[in-house]
Amino acid sequence: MSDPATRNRSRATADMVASRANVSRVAVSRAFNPHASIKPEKRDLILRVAQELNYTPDMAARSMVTGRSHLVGVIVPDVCSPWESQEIDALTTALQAEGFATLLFKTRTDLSMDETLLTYMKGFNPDSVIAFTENVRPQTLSRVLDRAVPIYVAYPHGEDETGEAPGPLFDRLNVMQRDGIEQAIALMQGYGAKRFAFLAGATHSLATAERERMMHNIMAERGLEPPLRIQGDYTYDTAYRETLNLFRVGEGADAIFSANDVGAFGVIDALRHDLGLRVPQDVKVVGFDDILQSHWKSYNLTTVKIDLTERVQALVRLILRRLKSPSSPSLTETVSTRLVVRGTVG
Amino acid sequence: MSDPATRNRSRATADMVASRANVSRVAVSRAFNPHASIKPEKRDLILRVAQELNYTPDMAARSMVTGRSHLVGVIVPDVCSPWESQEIDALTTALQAEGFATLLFKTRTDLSMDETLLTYMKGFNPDSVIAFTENVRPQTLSRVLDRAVPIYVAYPHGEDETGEAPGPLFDRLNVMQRDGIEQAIALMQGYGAKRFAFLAGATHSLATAERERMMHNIMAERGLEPPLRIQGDYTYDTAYRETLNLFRVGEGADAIFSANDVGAFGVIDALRHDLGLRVPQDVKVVGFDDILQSHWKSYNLTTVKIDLTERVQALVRLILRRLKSPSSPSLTETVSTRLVVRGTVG
DNA sequence: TTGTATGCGTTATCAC
DNA sequence: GTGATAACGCATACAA
Repeated sequence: MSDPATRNRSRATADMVASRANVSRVAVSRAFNPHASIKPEKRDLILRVAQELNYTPDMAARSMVTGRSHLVGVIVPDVCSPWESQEIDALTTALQAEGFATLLFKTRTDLSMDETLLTYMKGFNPDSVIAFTENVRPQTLSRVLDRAVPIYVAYPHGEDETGEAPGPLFDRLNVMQRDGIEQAIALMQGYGAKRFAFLAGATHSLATAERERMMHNIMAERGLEPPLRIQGDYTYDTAYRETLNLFRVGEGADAIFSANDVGAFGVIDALRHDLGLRVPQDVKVVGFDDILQSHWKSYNLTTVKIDLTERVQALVRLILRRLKSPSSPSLTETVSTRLVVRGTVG
Repeated sequence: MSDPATRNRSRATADMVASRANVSRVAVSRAFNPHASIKPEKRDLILRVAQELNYTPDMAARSMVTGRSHLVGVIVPDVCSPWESQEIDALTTALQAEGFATLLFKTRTDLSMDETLLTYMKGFNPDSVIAFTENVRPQTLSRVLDRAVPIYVAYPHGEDETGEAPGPLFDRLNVMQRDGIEQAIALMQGYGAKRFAFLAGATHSLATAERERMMHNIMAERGLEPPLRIQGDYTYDTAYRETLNLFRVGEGADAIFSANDVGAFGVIDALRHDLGLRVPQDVKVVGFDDILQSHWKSYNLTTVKIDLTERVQALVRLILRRLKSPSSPSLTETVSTRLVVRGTVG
């Protein structure tokens, strides 16, 4: 019977498999360890008996002796956000392929990294931790999670990979944003944009700060006036509202660069459905991320793409390398960005 | 130093805290267990020393003796899908508040539930499992995960809560879809729709099958012709392509009911941007789920809402109740649906 | 290749 | 209220 009330709630143990297969407890352990030396026929027998008994090695017990939990902690402020959900999806797939399970934690959406959360997380002994929350300092992460390897997704100021203030103390993934941003500005400029605006993301986000800084630099190099600034928070609703503001009480713009794609959608909808303006004829719009929704016909957004596959592979590479050699100096991976041209500039 | 190479990689243990605070190891354990009896001052001392040493109880060791891992497995076919990502987000938040961590697993996107995955998952000893993959039989789930409590999200055929074939053997969440679907059809009919079409979701999805069956019943009751059928897979691209098909080589329709919101977006974009038809004047469209994107101005979708908060609370209630009394008969929770009227019918 | 003995970090049991 | 001891399930060092 499989009724919850009568179901057998005791797990099969290695000992049970051992006695049923007439082998020692250790043999069972070896049968499940690919690197252990055991006679093939014996392993087959044990594996067969194990399957009969529905036995699986207990990861908790295993982790106590090996020191590896096969758990990777992932900290996100908001799973709903398309970009993050796509990254979680790809990451989970890649980690699963390497034998790791994803341990998901949510921080408060105001992005304030909670030390309580880190402490709580530490109890699960993750082999590694990936923090999407951009306002947590790597120092904070590694102070609490002493056994795990925090991986810090950084957005370096220039093209110099090691130019960050914290120095090369942490494993990190650098996202080179300059190329994509320069291409975006060049395209808008090439189509005659004169008055630029930047729709910023959440207040404390490092990514949006860096995108803004870089936009200023590039525009200065090209002899363009500094862009107007719209304070957003990466959400559609705020982007929509602030765009109305910009055109109703502000001076408007003829080119808007949003710190993320979802914000660009809000901008486009406000322009088209409320302000009666045409995109791209009256106002050009460029986003950032290239989420799955960006090719939807209602938006067909021109956007700066961060290659998700490349990015996730780099993250997994960092994790595996660090686990293989825990004492090697800090590792760095780099991913690039580039403009994907669709229909919102032209 | 916090350099990866020099960082202290050994965790503080209860013994270390004990000797530093001049108490026994057991006292440390009690200090971290709210229900244990220990002198308040002693607990405070231990907690202070623990914080100094950056000590956190090891969940793996704890789970070995208590039998509780404080892990809840969540199986999804696709984290990117807006509905699923919203549910994962809400679920993780709710579980975290109750002291559980979310263990995320992905099945292949063809929805075939892999027994290998379940076996792998079992190794982590989750206290409970929530399966979003709709084609996995609860029997399969509980056969492999003998210690966990699978929670099955069911879509009962009628309004009879216990009418499902497997009988009341599993904890389950019933989603009552009839109300919302009936309201949707009534609204479209009220605005003069004559030729209905149903855009189905993935082939083996129970949810879409049930939605379709119910739509047939309700339309028959109302003296309407059975709807045309479009085979989709819950994605935007397929919905877009199949809508073009329906109108170019097929006979078209003046009301389309999509099994999910994302599919409805594809329908709307195909109608407006490729077929030159107006929504809602020429074709009425209704979706299912009420995801965050449905209120975006480009779609402004009329849709059948499943209350996410209600649904997640029900799931967490099921988990907690089952954990509290493992031997009680199977539990059932019910959530309802209702139509949210926006701009795509009228 | 195989088996024996030991330890991982914690909580439950039972004395006091 | 407190402390000693025995488990939990597994992998490793070591001896055979």
